Amino acid sequence: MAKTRRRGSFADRVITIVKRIPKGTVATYGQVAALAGSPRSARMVGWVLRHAHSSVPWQRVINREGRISIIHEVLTAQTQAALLKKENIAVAEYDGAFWVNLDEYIWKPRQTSKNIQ
DNA sequence: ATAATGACATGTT
DNA sequence: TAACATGCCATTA
Repeated sequence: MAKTRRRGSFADRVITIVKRIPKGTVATYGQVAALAGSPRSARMVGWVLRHAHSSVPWQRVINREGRISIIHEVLTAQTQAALLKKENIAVAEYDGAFWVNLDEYIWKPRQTSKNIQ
């Protein structure tokens, strides 16, 4: 079971980073991947979160379009949307999917005055 | 060992 | 909040 987890691996770093995402903000898979040291490994972030322990605030991680990309029978996108709303994050439904305004809620790990991008 | 798949990102068209 | 191709890397068949 837990054999996929290796100490000090990319997966463990992802977990650590996701736990650092402040309540009321969201982060993208690519952002987490970059902080974990592999900017192009966003897919691994998704894989790790799917298998992550329930104490990890996985609901704060969404894709770069601001859309909830979860496909899961129990933990649906609708479930995630409800969790985000509880954190005072606005979630809109459009075209059968749930969307978050990234410009508004994106997590900025560095609080410098520089503009990102 | 090879190929296909996946809770994605980025660049090109 | 376009559509498609390519990169990334662990898991599965």
